[in-house]
Amino acid sequence: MLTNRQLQILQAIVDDFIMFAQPVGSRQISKKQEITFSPATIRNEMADLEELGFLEKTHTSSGRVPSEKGYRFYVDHLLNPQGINSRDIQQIQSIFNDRLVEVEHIIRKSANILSELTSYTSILLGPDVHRHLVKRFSIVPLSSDTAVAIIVTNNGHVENRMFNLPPNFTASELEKMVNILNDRLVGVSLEDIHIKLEAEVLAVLQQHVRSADDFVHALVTATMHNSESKIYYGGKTNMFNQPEFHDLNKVRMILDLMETTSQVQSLFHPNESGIQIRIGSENKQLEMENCSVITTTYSIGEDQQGAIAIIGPTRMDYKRVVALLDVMRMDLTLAFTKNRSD
Amino acid sequence: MLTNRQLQILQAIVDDFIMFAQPVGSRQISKKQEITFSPATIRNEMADLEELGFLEKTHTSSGRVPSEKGYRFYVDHLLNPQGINSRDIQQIQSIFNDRLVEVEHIIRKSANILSELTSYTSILLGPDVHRHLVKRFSIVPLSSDTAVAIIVTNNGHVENRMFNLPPNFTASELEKMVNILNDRLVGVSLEDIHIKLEAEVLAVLQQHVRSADDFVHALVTATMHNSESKIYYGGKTNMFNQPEFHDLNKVRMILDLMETTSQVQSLFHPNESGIQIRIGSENKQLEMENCSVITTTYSIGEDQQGAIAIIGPTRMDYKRVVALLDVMRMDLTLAFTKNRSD
DNA sequence: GTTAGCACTCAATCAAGAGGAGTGCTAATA
DNA sequence: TATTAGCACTCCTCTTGATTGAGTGCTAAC
Repeated sequence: MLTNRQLQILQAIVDDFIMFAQPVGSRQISKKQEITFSPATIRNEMADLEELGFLEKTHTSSGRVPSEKGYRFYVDHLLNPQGINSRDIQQIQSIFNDRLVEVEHIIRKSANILSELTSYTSILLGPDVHRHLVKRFSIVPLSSDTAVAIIVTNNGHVENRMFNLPPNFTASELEKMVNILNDRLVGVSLEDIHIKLEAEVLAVLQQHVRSADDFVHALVTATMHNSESKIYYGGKTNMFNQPEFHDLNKVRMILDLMETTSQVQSLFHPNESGIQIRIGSENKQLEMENCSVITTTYSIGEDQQGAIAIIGPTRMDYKRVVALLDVMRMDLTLAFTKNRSD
Repeated sequence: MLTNRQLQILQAIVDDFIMFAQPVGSRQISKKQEITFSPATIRNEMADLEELGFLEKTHTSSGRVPSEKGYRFYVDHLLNPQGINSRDIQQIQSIFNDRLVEVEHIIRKSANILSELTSYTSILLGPDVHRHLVKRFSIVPLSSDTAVAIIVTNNGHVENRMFNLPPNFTASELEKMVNILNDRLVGVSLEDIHIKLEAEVLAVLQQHVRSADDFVHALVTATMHNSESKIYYGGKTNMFNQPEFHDLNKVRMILDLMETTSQVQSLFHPNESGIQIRIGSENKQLEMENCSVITTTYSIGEDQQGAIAIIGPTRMDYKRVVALLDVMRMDLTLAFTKNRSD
């Protein structure tokens, strides 16, 4: 168990390092207002804290730097939540100023503002389309041999896909098909659509229209392929500002990771609630060993969920980011649930 | 006018520098097979070429480097077109292997393969949605007070937008509205829709339904906002490989530029035909002073157009990129025009 | 007209030395 | 006994100067 003085010193060191990105020396700490003891005392305590694994040295005679364990302790025990100033709040509120209800628009704007306010990179996951339910199914013929299939979900999301019509397909055949599909698919979730299609609908369709399997196949691949939640980025190049990323290779690895949907998805932990913080190697991705990722989720309507992530160096301003994310998740949840009566 | 020998030497220098990214010395050149004269002779010629502005020195006793004027001369006069090898052709063909007709999918894949084959960054512009014509207009109510408006175009593109319904809006009112809109809007191009809406449709709608102006307004902003062609990227971080971009600031400026739609759009010159090459400061963007941009266009259907850009250092392998783009534009044009009978 | 030879320039690399920030330890102090 | 002043020591960083090597320009010979 750490003494009070050790806590104070650890906090001062982490705070200082977060601010200036330079190894922190005993003299530097002793000059702070809240610190009343001499550099020598501080050096003794620092040696102890290092032995306990909370601090590290970059070389024998350098100042101290927080270790991952140090950051972890800091966020777990020393992170007294802090309000954010009214200018920031105002800026967040500005997202909702124009009365547009368009989900996509709001999320995009949120991503930008979050990256601006934090000066880190933000990633927002849109609603999880998987679980939307089919509201209406329709087909619009474009020419004699092509048409567009359109699925509207209960949340107003629209999926569409072009496909080829069999030769000489008549308008009445088309109508029949649309009717069958609406009868069977309305109320089914997008993630279940392909099951339903293959298990039930295919057989029925085959009795009434030609080349039903081609069509069903096209529809199945369309809905299966396109079912991940959309990803929005803000401040992709913000990390260039951080001194720890003055190394081209690191930046490149992270930027490449962000181009890979599956990698980005795995940054999130949708099942945990509240705000999660992963520090350095606590992230599964090797590319992220110098980064911390702070994530949280927000609600869209009754049963949908989106997620937010902020990516920064391990020397991230945890206090501020956590506070901002907290405001953001609340505001987004509020905005997306009030005007909706599905 | 340059002598034959000067041409030969200029070409050798540019080729060598493109390959090795190092200032080229007279000895280096003299060792090439096609060069038969001594280093001293080459030095004399190089001094002349420098005086003419085709070459530059990085310092008094360094080898020579092509100037922008040198590159320009090279691409204009020394770029004997070169075939590309069959492995490359095969890889390009692989884009069209799966029989998917989905335009978006093909373009996305093309962007990736182009960046792989060139090891530069590729940008592809999708079809210009502006000029699509409305094929069908429909509205799907989601709840008592929200609905989705959907526009399908003659090319199978789908635009959609959520909007609020006035209280107690009846199904018959909705039907009437959809009918009016279909009567008036089918055949109108997306870029003209807002004119038509405000000039004609609004008045008619006002006679039949409540709060028509709200609705029309929502529709106008929706179609005006969303009307740029979609942009696809390949190999965004490829430039990290180039020694001239080992400078964080340069990379950052270019990456930032690529996040700004308007900036990206202005890289293209859709009115010129064939293949355009902009070298260094020939680009209007300040961020691009170390880059060359090679662009071309391809056709989608009868009247649609897409565009391709490759961004690399001024020391770009012009020969190869030009050859690849030529194949690409032809293949894309072919793929997008054969199976379509709009 | 071409080329060999030579003096010259300049970037890049390396070693040595000075300066400075910071530590750990010891002895003095409260 | 806990704290602190003092001092020797470590190691990074910056500067300086010397060395090396690639490459040039010029001149004189071929």
